[in-house]
Amino acid sequence: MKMSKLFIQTLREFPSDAEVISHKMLIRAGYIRKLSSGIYSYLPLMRRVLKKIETIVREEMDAAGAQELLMPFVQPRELWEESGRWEVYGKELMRLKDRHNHEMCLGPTHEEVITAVARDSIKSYKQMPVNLYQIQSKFRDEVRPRYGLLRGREFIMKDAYSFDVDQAGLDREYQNMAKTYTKIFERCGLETKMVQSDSGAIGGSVSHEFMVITDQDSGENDVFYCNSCDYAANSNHAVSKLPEVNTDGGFIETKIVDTPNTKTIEELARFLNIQPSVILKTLVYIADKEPVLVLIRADKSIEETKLMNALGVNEIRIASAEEIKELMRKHGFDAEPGFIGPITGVRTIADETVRGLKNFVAGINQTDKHMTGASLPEINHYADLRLVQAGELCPQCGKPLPITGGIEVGNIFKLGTKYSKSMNAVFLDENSQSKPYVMGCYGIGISRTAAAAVEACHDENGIKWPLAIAPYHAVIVPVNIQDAVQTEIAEKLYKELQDAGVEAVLDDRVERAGVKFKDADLIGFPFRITAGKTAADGLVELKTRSTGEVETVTPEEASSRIIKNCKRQGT
RNA sequence: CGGGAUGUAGCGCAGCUUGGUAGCGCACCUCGCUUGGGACGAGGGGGUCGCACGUUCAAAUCGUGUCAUCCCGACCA
Repeated sequence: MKMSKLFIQTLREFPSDAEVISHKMLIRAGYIRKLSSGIYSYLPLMRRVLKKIETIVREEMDAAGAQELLMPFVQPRELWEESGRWEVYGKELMRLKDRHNHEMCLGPTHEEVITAVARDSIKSYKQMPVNLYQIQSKFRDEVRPRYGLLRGREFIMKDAYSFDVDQAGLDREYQNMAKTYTKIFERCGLETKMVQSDSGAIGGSVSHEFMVITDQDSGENDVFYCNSCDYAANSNHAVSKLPEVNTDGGFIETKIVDTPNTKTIEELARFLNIQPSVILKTLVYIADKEPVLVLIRADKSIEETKLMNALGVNEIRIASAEEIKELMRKHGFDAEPGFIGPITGVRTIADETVRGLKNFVAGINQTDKHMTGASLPEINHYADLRLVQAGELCPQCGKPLPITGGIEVGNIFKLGTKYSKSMNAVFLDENSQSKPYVMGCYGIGISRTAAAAVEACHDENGIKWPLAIAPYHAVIVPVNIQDAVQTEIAEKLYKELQDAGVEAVLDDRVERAGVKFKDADLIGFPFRITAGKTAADGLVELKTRSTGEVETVTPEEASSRIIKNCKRQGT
């Protein structure tokens, strides 16, 4: 490709409305263009990057035995009612009506459709196992799209669905996919961790996410992973061992004390001169519209995903001050938030940390009062509800757990029979028994992977694409277009590289060297060959973008080095 | 959904307080000059100032409404 013909416009400045680095870089370097909030055009360079990733995904999925298909993007309401998700999915599901007033939605994921497809085709155990995948645009009407391609509303995803006759089959395919995903991201040149995670709205039991590791503030998720063993988990699923702390308040007698204006744990602890670890914190949540008391040791916090799972509800939120007062009135109390304690007759769940409390401090549902030397009421429901924090200890080996940022680029779920049961998708086994398929689903965010790569690979001058997913492998820069020797060397190299299968760009623009160099860095070509001053001596300059290394070599040496590198990538 | 901010040329911005022919830098076109890290000079093209209504002789500017975009929050007793 000649640079003069390439459909691209680089910008001299970063866009003012972009926040994260991948968003800024991709816009400035001419890869994407925003059309609407969370909706982007992929310009030719970006399309090439996406295709590279898609190709790697297809090759590895096919090698793993999966088959590609393509399902509809617009789906009818009825299908989503079968699975029960028309109600459950919420506002992220983009709903619309066709001209006959028939309700439809844009596919945010395809469990329903694939289950319907399978239901029509897979009648016998002999047709399984089978794994079907597609690469397609998805639409999720995010509450707040942000971070460019990292959290867009429309995005490209590879989604795969497996069908097995039993759990053992699913377990095998799950392992197969875990291995395949590891290989895919490795080939993309990305360092990822497979972490335990919550299964969220998709449903099912076991799930893992593949995270590109970043520094904590640039990732979308917090990830804990142990440096000493193989433990790794998303913060919404992480567990830990707690360092020893005092959980005995040491109060000799049980009594009610005045604690004026101690609405927060911090104020209360300071007022009573005690540690938060001897206070029982009582939170009021509204879980699927019902109030629930949630108890936890006051130096710890609730992980709401865990709470939601433990309660078996779809939606939770912290109760408003009004709702709390209302609840108090209903049970004959008059207390402000900040002085709430256990109440009999209200659904109550306690975090495991509560078990260890002795002679502690708790609210008694009376404003400006607390009880010291309290002991535990009877609690029927204990669960792990705690948000793991940095500095807590690895649950497997006891070493301190560091926290880091992570960008989720892939996930794998064991769905089990959730969808096959609800949608009555069954087959006959060898005993002529009718059984629901045992399903798994496996996603990779194609466009997000590209953005994550930029997050992980860049410097202040621009993008440093991994060779395997770069839009082009190399750029050749004749410094002075009017210098016959330089252009001749450049064009010869250009042809040579192309003939060898290297994707090269010849920067034939009538521009000064500085412009070409700046653009080359910004766009992120892995290799740059410069035919400049030394061209008269038969030498060119080879620059490797990832390392910044610059060498003066013969043109033959430069091209053979690049060809060798590209061959190694198998591209 | 709550709070904050911003909408003026493809991008980045000024002008608005105090209403009077819409500007600057980059990008784009032409010519000259220059050619190793975003040169320079000269000349040019491009905007119903987000949209609607209102006030006024006159609105980018004032008022009301609306839409869009971005940021923060929706985290705890």
